[in-house]
Amino acid sequence: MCNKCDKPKYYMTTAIAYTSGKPHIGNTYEIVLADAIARYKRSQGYDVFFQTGTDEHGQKIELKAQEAGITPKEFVDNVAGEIQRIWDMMNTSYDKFIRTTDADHEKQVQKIFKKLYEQGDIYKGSYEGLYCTPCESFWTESQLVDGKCPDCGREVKPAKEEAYFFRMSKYADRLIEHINTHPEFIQPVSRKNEMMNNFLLPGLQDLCVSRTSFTWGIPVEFDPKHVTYVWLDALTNYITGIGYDCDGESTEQFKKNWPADLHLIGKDIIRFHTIYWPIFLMALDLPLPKQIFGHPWLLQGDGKMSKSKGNVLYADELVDFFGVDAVRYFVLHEMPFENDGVISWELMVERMNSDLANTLGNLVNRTISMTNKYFGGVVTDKGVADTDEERAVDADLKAVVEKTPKTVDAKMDDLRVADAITEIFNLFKRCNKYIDETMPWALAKDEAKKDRLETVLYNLIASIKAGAKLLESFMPETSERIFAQLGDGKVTEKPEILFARLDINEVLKKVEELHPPVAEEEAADEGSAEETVIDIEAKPEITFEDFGKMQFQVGEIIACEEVKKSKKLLCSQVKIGSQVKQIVSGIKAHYTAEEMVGKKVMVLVNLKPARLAGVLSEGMLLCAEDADGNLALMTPEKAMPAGAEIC
RNA sequence: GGCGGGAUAGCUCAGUUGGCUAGAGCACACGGUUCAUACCCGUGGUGUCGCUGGUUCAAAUCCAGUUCCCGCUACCA
Repeated sequence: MCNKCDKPKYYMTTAIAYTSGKPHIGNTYEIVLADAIARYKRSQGYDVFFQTGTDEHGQKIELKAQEAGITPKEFVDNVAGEIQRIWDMMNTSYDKFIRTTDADHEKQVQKIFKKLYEQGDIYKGSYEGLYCTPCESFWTESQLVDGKCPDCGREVKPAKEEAYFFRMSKYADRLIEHINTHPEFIQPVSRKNEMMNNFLLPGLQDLCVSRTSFTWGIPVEFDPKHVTYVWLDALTNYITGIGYDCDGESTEQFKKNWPADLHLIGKDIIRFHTIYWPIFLMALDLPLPKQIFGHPWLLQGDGKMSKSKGNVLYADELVDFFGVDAVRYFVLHEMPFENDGVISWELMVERMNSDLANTLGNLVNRTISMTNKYFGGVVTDKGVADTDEERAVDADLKAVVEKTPKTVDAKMDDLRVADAITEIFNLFKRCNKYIDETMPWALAKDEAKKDRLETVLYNLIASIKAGAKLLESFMPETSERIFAQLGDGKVTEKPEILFARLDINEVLKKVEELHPPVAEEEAADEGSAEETVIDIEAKPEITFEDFGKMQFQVGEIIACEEVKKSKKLLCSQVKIGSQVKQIVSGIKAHYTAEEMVGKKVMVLVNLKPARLAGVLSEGMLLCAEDADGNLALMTPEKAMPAGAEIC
């Protein structure tokens, strides 16, 4: 509760966008969804604080800046500016845009890190736990068998690469208890089971919270070769942004707003927000946020986005075609509560035409037109309804107008934003029906019905205004335009078209001009060459001797079958020289067993055999992997016999 | 492999604690209307409610089994 204005406070956040590049339509969806909720809560009288921002540290950004020949700070300044520009273009009403490079945030993260270290929640350990030298493998404690390597049973010892870890298990029981006693904490509820069954109940592993492999991050104050790794840096924005101080000097704003009422995030980062974040807060002795909603995604209609199809969608491009409010309407309306939504040019045009142009735009237009034609633009409430029938239609219209705010309220309370919008459009549809029921053009022919006609138009305008009022949170500009056109006492003489109907073929034609389809291979080349450069975690340097230990050869796959009981594994018989090895690979999602046969591939031959899903594997097929996890087998560029050495 | 969710009209989906002839929107067809952005309003259809069995006076709804799809997770040598 705000002590100055006695409105209940409502603190909500979006995830902070990573500044490695231009935000995609999914990020844009999130900010629009958050904005609709924020505006709605404000309209209900809540004292809303709505925070969004950018996550600006990490190795990827460090490398991208290096490529661009600028400093990381310059790089993130550019991208953060671009993100903010798009947020503003979408007319979102955030109160604070936090950047993780903000000085006060950085300072506070350092203090938090130190405090957690001093109280024993963070400890210095080694990355990926324990190392088995002969197996060249890292293991976590939970993976060990009798404290020894699960593969070979030999001793393991701590690896060289040091890092700081957060002791998650200490707080796990409290978190389980909290989740069980607060069913509204994780939304949608189906996600709660996933977190419980996959992470909490089997036992939490400690989380690595520092890195030494790059420098673009917040240094650990007492051990500056380490920088804070993403989650402790990023998640804490929710408290530092409103003035948290772990020495007890938090601002009034923090005291008023924390705990957050809602963290709105994508379903991909639910784990971090429902497990690690609450545990960090427990360690800081702060109350937990009231609700975390992991929204689904907007996906491309006809399969994945691809340059070759020319169907990639960007928020600003959509806005160029349809306007801000139409795009807001689309993303809010098309996104169900629990499942992924679909977006495509065709669907956009369909919604634009049937809902925005036909139902709403035309309604406003015809109403204004009649008001001008029959009454010179001015109508007052004559309160005339002579027959039972007239009284019945008026009453029914009124009932819908009065009921809609309540149903919208109920939907919004459950964060069912798409359903809330549908309710508002049902009101507009009811208005269209009212026109047909009352037939103003017929009333206009009878001078004796003049007052009834005026009453009808008055009711209509009042109802549309009621709908426009409700629309304010979702389509603020449209709401304003409707009010401006309906006026206060006199409607406008020349109504502007609110939403123009579009021809799908013309739109598609323009889209094609904008994004000429490119051949599949060209697109792939382009993609790998400039757009999707991939940076991976740097491994320690090895000697030539280390390299010499590995035996690579060309292998020919002579047979291949699926490994039953596994979703990802294929088992291949690979001819290497005169011998045949059995190799299991996790590539079922990318190659069928049939297409594997006959391929010549690069094989790591002298890898210690292991059992995968119970099947013996005597080597490794080498693949390249892109950012989406797509795999491509490495094959010789010219014909080579099976067994040829790769060196 | 573990856990969870889903399968309903051509398409996208609603169907609350089992109960009136199983619904909405879109699309399609026909009819009405002309104030309006060729718009609006009305009417209409086939659904073995994934499959099989069970409980019940009554099952889309509950139970068991089964097939397929999806999510998270593990295996990815």
